[in-house]
Amino acid sequence: MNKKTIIRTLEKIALYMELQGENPFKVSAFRKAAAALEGDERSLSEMDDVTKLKGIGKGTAAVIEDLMLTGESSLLKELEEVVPKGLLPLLKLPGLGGKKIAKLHQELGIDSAESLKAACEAGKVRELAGFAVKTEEKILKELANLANRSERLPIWQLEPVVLQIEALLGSMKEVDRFSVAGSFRRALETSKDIDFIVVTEAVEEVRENLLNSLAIQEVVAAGDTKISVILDLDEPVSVDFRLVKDNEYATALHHFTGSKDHNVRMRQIAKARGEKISEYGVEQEDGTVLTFQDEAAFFAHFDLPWIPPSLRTGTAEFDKTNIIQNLVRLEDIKADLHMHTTWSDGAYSVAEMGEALLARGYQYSVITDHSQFLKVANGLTPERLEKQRGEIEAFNAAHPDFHLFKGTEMDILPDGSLDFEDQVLKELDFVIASIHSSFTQSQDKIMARLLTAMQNPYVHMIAHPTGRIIEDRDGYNPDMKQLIAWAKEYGKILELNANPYRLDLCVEHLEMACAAGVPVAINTDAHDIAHLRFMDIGVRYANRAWLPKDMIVNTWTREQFEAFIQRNK
DNA sequence: ACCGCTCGCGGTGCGGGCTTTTGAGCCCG
Repeated sequence: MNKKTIIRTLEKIALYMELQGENPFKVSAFRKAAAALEGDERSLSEMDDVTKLKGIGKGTAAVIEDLMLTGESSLLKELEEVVPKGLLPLLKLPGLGGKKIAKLHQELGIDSAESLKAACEAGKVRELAGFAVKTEEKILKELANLANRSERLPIWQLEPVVLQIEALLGSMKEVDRFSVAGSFRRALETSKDIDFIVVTEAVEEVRENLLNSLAIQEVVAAGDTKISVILDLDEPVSVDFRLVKDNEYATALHHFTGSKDHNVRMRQIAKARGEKISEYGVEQEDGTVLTFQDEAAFFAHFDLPWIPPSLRTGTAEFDKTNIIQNLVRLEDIKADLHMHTTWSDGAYSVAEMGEALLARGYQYSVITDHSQFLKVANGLTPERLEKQRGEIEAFNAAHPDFHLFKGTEMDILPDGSLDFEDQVLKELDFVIASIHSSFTQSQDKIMARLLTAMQNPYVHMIAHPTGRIIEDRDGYNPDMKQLIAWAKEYGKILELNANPYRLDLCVEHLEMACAAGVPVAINTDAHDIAHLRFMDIGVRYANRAWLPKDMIVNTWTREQFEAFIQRNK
C-alpha cells in the first residue's frame, strides 16, 4: 500500500462525508490528515507511529491501519454504499455545497445530475426549506453549463487577455490605478479566473465602460464594488473587477492576490497583535481602520519586507524574509539570451530586435536563430549564419553602449549528433543546444542526446530542457536529476524559458538546479518584439523557486557574462 | 475528527460579501 493511495483515500472519505452533510470540521479533519501525510517527506515504513503527526489522531490512524492491513478502507466502503457516486459532480455546481446536496438526496432521493434536473423541472426543489424558485432556476442553468464548463485555464491563454484588459483600463481616464491580482499575479501555471483591482471614484462610468468595451458572453454580477463577467473567447474566461477607493487599494490588492493560505497567515499575525486584516484595511483594537499607500507599506506595518506575489504560498515567505532581497526582480535583468529574427522564424530583423532590446534598457543580448535541421523554421546553414554575422556587427558598430552577441539555437538531432560542426560553433559567442524532434524516444536515448550536447565544449546552455507545453504535452521526460548533475559537471547553463507556453524548467526543477548550484538563464525565446515582455513572467516564475539573483546569468554585467562564455576558448 | 488545555470540553489558522433562505450556506482570496 503506497502513501499516495492512502492520501487519496483520506481525501475521498472527506468528499463523501461532505456529500452526506457531515460536520464540516470532521470533513476537514480527514483532509488535514491527508495533508499531514503529504507534507511529511518520509515513507510510511519510516514512520513508526502516524499519530505522532499533527492532524492524525485515533480515527484517521485507524483508516490508515485498515488500508495497510487489508488494502481497503471499511469506512470508505460504508460511505460508498450510502452515498451515490452521481452526487460527486454536483459539488462542482456553484451554489451547491455538501449540506444542500445532502438535503436534496435525503428529501428528494436525488442521486445524479439527471435526477436533479428532473426534480428542478418538476418544481420539486423549490418546495424544500432553504431552496426557492431562483435557486431552482440557477441549478438548471448551471447544470446546462456543467458539461462544457472549463476547469483551470493555462497561463498562456490568460496572458493575452490580461494584456488587453490592462490596455483598456489604462486608457480609461476615470481609472486612477489598477493591477491584476489572483493566481495570475502569483505566476501559477493555471488559473480559474482573472482578478483585477481598480481604483476609481466614478463607479458607474467605469462599470458601463467595461461592460461596453469587453466581448462579454455573460454578466455574472455588476454591482458597485464587484463586476464579474465571462468573456466570449475561444474558451470562456471569467474575469472579476473589484472597484475600490484609492486608500483601500493596497489591502484589496493584497487580499485578492492571495494565496488563501498566505492571507490566513497574515491574519493570524495581525490577530496576535490585536489587529484585524480585511480587504478594506487593518482594523485596530479601538476600531479605527488603517489603510496604506501600497503593498510595501502594508507589509512594513507588520515588520515584513514586501513579499513578491509568487512567494505568497503561506509557507516559507514568513520564515525566509532575510533572503527575499536576494531574489531577482525585473529591473535586475540586463540581457535576453534566446531570440529569433527574420533569418529563421522570427518576425523582426536583427536591427529591429536590437532596438527593442535597447528600449528595454538591456546592456547586451544574444541573437540565436535556429540551425539548419529545423527546415520548418527556416533554420540557418553555416553559410547563412556567416552572412548574419555582418548584420549583427553593423548593429554593434552603431550602438557602442550595447552589444549583441552572435549565437545559435542548435538542434540536438534524433540520432544524438549536433546540427553544427565544432568549427562552426567555435566562431559563435554563445551556443544554445535544444531538442525539437523525436520527443517519444526512450529516456535513455533522450539522455544520450543531451549528454552529447553537455560534453561539447562549445555549448553554453540547454534551452527548454524538458520540452513541456503547459496543459498540453509533457515533453520528452529527461532524467532531471542526472541532467542537473551534468550541467554542474560540464559547467552548462540551464534555461528557464519564460514563454508562457513553456515555463521550462518548472518550479520543482528550478529548485533542484538551485540546490545543485547550476546557473539558470531566464529567456523569452522571442519570435516577435512583443514577446520580449515575457521576461516579466519568467522573473515572477523564478521567484516561486526562490532562485537567488546571482545564479541568474542574465542579471550579470556584460563583463561577467563575457568571462563566463569565453572560458572554453 | 483532532487538538489543547487539563482529562471532558470548546474551538477548529481569517474575514467579508452575496444570495435570497432576511439565516445559513456558499464563495472569494
